[in-house]
Amino acid sequence: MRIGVLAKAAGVSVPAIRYYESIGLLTPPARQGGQRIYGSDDLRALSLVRHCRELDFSIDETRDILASVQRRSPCRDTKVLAEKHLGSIRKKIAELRALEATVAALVSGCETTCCGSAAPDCVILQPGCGAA
Amino acid sequence: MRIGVLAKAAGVSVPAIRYYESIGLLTPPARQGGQRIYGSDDLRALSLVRHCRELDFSIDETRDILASVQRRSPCRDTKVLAEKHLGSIRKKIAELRALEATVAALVSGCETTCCGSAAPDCVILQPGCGAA
DNA sequence: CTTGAACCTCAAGTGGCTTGAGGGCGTAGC
DNA sequence: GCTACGCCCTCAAGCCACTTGAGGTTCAAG
Repeated sequence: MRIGVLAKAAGVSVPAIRYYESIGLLTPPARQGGQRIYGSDDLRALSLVRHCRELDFSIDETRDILASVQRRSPCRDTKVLAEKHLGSIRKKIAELRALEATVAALVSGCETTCCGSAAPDCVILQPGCGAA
Repeated sequence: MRIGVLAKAAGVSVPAIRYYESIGLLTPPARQGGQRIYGSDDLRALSLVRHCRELDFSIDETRDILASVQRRSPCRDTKVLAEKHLGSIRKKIAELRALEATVAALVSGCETTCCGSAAPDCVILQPGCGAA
């Protein structure tokens, strides 16, 4: 199949496929008249890449996962990566929740303090209120 | 004061200050012998920039906030921006929580299904399990 | 034979800086 | 006066994971 067909089948953009090839994530396929021709193995690999990217693994992690699959020892390696990844997702959630609380407090502070009254400066802009 | 002093006072790196100037976020200060010399207004502006960045406003939003402050109508404009920002923070939290649930399910599925038994393929790698 | 879609490569843009190379300014000690 | 050192300067490239655009080629249909 040609690159457009592969792209639709895997749910990935055509430039993204060429990008993955350029960084060595996907192996370059055969060519016919200069055009890339892919097989079902390529579709499987690309689908796995898409799956990993949807789970928000980085390109490097995705590369490791592909390598594990090719070594036929995917499970243990992948679970370690997934657990580590889960940790960083949870860390980011915690950070964003702290940020959410800060900004929400500033907005409600603005409503009760400066927007509602004749206060001089908006609390949202006070330095030190919400240092992350 | 020179750039290094300003940087320490505001808690921002020296290259970041030069970057902010280069993109027109901060106005270029006077020079002495080619070196930038800042005053207390510059410190206030830069501190506000840092505050906005810590609240995770984008550079463009920060630019708008600075402009509002200079128009002396900061409060209403800023509250609107902050509310919008709060919405996007909450949206991102929701996305990350969905992702967390997906990855957590895959990890525990791996533990009970493939790592614990002699299953052929790791569930983490099954396409379609965790499409975002 | 021509049209048009799909393909090709290469370069630049996104955001928000950081890092590095290669050189200038200012002050203190000798 | 000279040197050493720290701070300053500009400009360019790097990070991530692509997207977008320009300009040209190949392929299938009419």
